[in-house]
Amino acid sequence: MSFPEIILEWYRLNKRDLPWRRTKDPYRIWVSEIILQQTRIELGIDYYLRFIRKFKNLAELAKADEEDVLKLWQGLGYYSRARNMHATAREIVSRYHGQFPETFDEIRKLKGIGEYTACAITSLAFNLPYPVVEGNVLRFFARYFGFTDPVDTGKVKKEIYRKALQYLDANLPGTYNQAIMEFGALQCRPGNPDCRICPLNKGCYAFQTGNVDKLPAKSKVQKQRKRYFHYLVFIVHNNKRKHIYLRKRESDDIWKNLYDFPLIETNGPMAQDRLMLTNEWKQMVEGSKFHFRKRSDLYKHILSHQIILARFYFIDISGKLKSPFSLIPLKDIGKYPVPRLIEDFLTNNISQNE
DNA sequence: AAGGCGGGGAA
DNA sequence: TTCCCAGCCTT
Repeated sequence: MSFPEIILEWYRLNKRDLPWRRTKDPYRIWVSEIILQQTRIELGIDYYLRFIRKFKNLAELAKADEEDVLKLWQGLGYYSRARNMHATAREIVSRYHGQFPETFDEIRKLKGIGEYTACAITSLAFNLPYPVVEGNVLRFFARYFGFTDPVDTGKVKKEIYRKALQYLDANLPGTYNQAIMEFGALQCRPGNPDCRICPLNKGCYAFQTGNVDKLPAKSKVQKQRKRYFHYLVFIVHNNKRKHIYLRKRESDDIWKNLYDFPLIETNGPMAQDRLMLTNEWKQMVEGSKFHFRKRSDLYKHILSHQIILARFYFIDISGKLKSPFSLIPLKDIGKYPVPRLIEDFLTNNISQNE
């Protein structure tokens, strides 16, 4: 049997029952592919089910507010995916009358859809012969065919794309693509794969040369940067209900278009007395009466490229803060999309029915 | 080509 | 701790 036949047979016996494998609806395929970018299947399943339950089709997504899309995305990370999906839904409504485009070139041009996702949608939804090349496929090809150069370069990715196209089963591109990704995820997994039971170990470069744990090679070493966040949690008591100030993060930074609190960021750790002497602090509370109540412990929030060291300052205030901040009833805070860090803080410190 | 963009789970 | 996940966009 040829290698694609072995993969297909392995897939028939070992595939998981995943919700997006039960549909040919390009909208649902698209949603699943975006959610799964840099995201584990097990984590993505619940988000996918909730997403298609709330936005049942492309038209519903297009007419939703971006904020509601982000709220559904909360906790999943890489929020540009949600922003781009929402924008793309509207683009498809206006440019394609709400009909999902069916050619590779049209799909590839859509915001948030790169080379991999365009291949995935065209093959899975429309059964067109485009090979998927993502993490699983790169790993499998690097090991099986012995691509020893780093796979996170354009050069090797192109070589593997060519190889993938060569072996693609043009009769069953959708099934074949699913199969090879599933094989990479389950059999040719990143750590400690069980090569003894692998149906392809005979022809596998890495297995035969004892390099399974060295492939695929990676070149990029991403380093983390430390950031120091001082969140000012202004509570307003002069109404019947407590209110709180939020800010929408609109700059090109982490968590774009999500909400957090008025923030002072410093280059290093800073004690409270020094913080209250900074210009940022003075401008923030200028013209209002405030009373510092307490300070939270240090929160260490780890992203793949940043380490956020955050502290929350509880401050009672009367009078108004200036415009970039919006005053909202504390009981409504759950409606706003917030980063995981803020979500964690809220569950620890704020009871929603105050 | 390189860097930014989240968060979680497994070893 | 380290790795890496059905990647994409901007510079």
